[in-house]
Amino acid sequence: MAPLNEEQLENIRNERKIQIMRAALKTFAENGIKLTKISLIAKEAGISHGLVYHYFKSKEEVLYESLEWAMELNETHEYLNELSKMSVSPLEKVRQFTKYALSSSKSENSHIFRVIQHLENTDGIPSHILDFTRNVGIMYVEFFIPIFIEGQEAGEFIQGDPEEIVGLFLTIISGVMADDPDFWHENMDRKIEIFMRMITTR
Amino acid sequence: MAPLNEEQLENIRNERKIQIMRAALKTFAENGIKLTKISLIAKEAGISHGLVYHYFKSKEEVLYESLEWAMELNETHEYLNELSKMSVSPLEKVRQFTKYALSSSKSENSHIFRVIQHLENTDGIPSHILDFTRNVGIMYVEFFIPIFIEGQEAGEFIQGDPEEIVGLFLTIISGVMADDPDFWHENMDRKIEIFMRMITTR
Amino acid sequence: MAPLNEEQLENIRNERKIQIMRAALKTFAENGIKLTKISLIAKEAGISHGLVYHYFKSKEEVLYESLEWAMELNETHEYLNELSKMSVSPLEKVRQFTKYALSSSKSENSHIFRVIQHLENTDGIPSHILDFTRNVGIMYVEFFIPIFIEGQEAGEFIQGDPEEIVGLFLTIISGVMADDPDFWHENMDRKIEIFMRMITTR
Amino acid sequence: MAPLNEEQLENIRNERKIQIMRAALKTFAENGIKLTKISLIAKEAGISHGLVYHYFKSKEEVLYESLEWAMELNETHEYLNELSKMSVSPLEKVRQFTKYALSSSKSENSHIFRVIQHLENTDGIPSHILDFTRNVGIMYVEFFIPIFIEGQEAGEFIQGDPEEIVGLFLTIISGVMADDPDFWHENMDRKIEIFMRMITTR
DNA sequence: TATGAATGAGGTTTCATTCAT
DNA sequence: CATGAATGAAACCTCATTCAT
Repeated sequence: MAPLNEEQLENIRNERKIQIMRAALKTFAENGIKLTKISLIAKEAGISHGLVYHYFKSKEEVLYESLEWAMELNETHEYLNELSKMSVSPLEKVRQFTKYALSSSKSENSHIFRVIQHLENTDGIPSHILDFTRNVGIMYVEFFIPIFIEGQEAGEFIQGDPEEIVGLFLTIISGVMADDPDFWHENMDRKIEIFMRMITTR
Repeated sequence: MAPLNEEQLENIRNERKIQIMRAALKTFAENGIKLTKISLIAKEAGISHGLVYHYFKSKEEVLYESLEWAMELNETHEYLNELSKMSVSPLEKVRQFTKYALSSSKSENSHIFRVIQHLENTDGIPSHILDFTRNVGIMYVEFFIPIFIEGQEAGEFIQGDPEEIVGLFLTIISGVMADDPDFWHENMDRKIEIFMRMITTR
Repeated sequence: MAPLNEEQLENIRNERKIQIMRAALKTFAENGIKLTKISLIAKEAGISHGLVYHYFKSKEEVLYESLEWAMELNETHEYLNELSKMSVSPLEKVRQFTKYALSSSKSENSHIFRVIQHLENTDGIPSHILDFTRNVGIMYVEFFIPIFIEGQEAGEFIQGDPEEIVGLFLTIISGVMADDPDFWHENMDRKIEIFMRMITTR
Repeated sequence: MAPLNEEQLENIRNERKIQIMRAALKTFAENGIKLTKISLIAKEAGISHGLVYHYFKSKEEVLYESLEWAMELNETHEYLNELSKMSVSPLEKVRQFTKYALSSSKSENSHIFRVIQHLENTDGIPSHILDFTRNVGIMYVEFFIPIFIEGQEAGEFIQGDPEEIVGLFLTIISGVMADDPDFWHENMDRKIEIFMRMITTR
C-alpha cells in the first residue's frame, strides 16, 4: 500500500501537536510547571508518553511551544482587537475586559494566564521563555495604557501614572484569575462592579 | 549528670518540633507542597534530614502539623484581636489590615497563607486538612463582617451584603498575596489606597 | 504498466538489502554495535527506519547479515588474491598489505574489521557469529603463513614460529586499526617502515 | 545512640567513593562510556544505584572523578618514577615499560588506559575531560622523549624525530592494550622482543 | 514496497523514607 | 536524640519495534 501522502501526514502531525499542546496547557495550568509530568500530559491527550517526544524534544519545548501556540490563537487577542474598535467608553471597555477575563477563568482560554503565573514563581525557567512571557504582560499593559489615558481625560478613571495604575489593575486580575475560578461565577456582575471601583471615579 | 526529667525532655522535643515546623512552613510557602524537599526543610531548620523523621511520620504529617501549629499561634490572630480593640474607624481598620497582609507577604507571618493557597491547587490533600484550612477562611470572613457592617452604617463602606463584600475583598487579597510579593513593596501606600477604593464610598 | 516479474522484484529486493547493509556496516563500524541506532542506519541508507524492518527482522539480524555479506564480497579477499599472485618479494607483499590495511582504515573496506573489533568487546553476541568472525582472523593468519615462511627462507623476515609471528603482526595491525585512523595518514610511509621493522631482518 | 563521629564518616565516605570509582573504571573500561549503565557500576560495587548519586552528581562526574583518582594513584606513575631512576640503558627502560604495560593490561591498573581509549572514540564528552586525558597522553610522550634521545645517542634506537617515534610507539602500545589482553600473556617475552624491534637498531 | 506515527521497555536522575551507628 | 548512608519508587527521555495507511 502506498504511504500516506504529504498532506495527510501534515494533518496528522498538526492535529497531534495541537492535541498535545492543548493537553499540556491544561496540565501545566492545573499543576504548575515542575509538577506536570509528561505522563500526565500524555494521558490527558490520550496518547503514550513516547509520542510526546516524537513531536517535542523535551518537556521544556512542550511548554514553550504550547505557550507560543496558545498566544497565537488566544481569543483574547481577537477580543482585544474588537474591544479597541468598539465605540464605547474606556470605562465600558475595561469593564468588558474584566468580565471576559474572569468569566473565562475556567475555560481553556485562561490556561495560558495561569501557566504564565506559574512560570514567574518557578525557578530554573530558561530565560528565553521568561522573556517571552514577560513580553506578553508588557503587551497587555501597553494595550490598556491609551485606554486608561482616554478614560482619565474623560474623567472616568482615577488620576495617576497610567502605567502604574494599569500594572496594578492587571496584576490584581491575574492574581485573582489564578485563584479559585468558581468564586467569580456567582453574582459576577455585582462583583465586577465592586472590582471596578478601584479605578473608577464617581 | 542527672538524666533530664520527663518534663525537660518534653520541652526539648517541643522545641525541636517547632524548629522544624517553622522551617517547614517557610519552605512550603516558598516552594509549594510537592516541590518542597525534606532535605530543604532540614537545611532550613539546621538539622539533618533524618531527624525530621523522628518527629514526624512523613512529609505529609510535617505539613499538617505545621499548619495546625501555625494556625494556633498565628500572630494574625493577635493582630486581629488588637485591631478589634483599636478605637479607629472601620475604614482605618481594614486599611491597616490590608497593609499588614500585603507587607507581611514576605515575612514568616504570611507563610501560612501561601501554604493554604498552595494546598487548594494541590491534588490528594486529605479532606480533614482542607476542611481545616477552609475554616480559616471562614474565620476571617466572620471577623470582618461586623466591622464592615459598622462601616456601612457609618457610611464609609459601600452598601450590599456584607458577607459577599467581605468574601470578595478577602479573595482578592489572598489572590494577590500569592502573587509576586515584591510588587507591593514599591509605593505600597498608594497601591493600597487604590485597592481600598473597591469598598469605600467617596 | 506490466507488473514486474519475479526476478525483477528479487533484484530490487536485493538492491535494497545491499543498500541497507552497506549503510549498516559503516554505521556499526563508526559507532559500535549497541550505540548504532536503526534510525542512523536508515538515514545513512536514505530510507525510512520502518523499511529496515521489511528486510530484516531486527537490528541483530541487520548486523549478522551485513557481516556475512561483507565477508563474501570483501575486496580484501580480492586484494589478497592479487597479492599472492604478485611477483614481488614476501617483504614487499607484507609491506603492501600493511599499507593497504592502514590506509583503508577509514574507507568502506575497513568497516568490517572495525565491526569485528567491536563484536569482540560486546556481550551477548550469539556464538555462531563469533565463530564466524574468528574464522576470518584464522583465514588471514593462514594466508600469511606461507608468505612469512618464504620470507624467512629468503632471509627477509626474522626467524621463529611463523604462526606466532603472523599472529602477533596481525593482532597489532588490528589493534592499531581500531585506533584513531587519522593518526596513520600523516607520514604514512615512514610510520609503516618503522612498523615493519618488527618482523624484518636488517 | 550517638551518631558516628566525623572520622568514621569520613572513612565510610572515602571507602564508598573508592569502591564506586574502582567499579566504575572497570565497567567503563569493559563497556565504553555510553554503554556503561549506572546500574552496572552499582552492581559491580555491590550497592544500590541511588547511592552512586549520593556520592557523585552524575554519570559524567563518576567518570571524571574516577579518571582523576586513577591517575593519582596509578602505579604507573610510580613505576615511571622508578624507571627514570634506574641505572639501566634506555633500551632496557623501554623494554621494561612495554612489559609492564602489556602485562598489566588485564589488571585494574590498565582500566584507565582503556577508558581513555574509549573517550577518544566517543562523541559528546565534555572538553574538560578530554583536555584532562589528552594531558595524560602528552605526559607520557614527554616522559619518554629524553629516554629516546639518550637511546638514539647511544645508538640503541633508530634515528628520527623523537617525538614522532615516541608518539608512534605509544599509539601502538595503547591500541594493542585495548585489544584482547589475553593474547599477550603467552610467550610474553618473545612477543615483546619482536615488538621492540620496531624502534631498536642492531 | 514504503512511510512515519505510535508504543513501551529500559536507562538516568531525584528524593522520600529507613536504619545502622 | 541525632546523623547521614543506603534503598527504591517514580520521573524524564531514548530508541527498537510494530502497524495503519
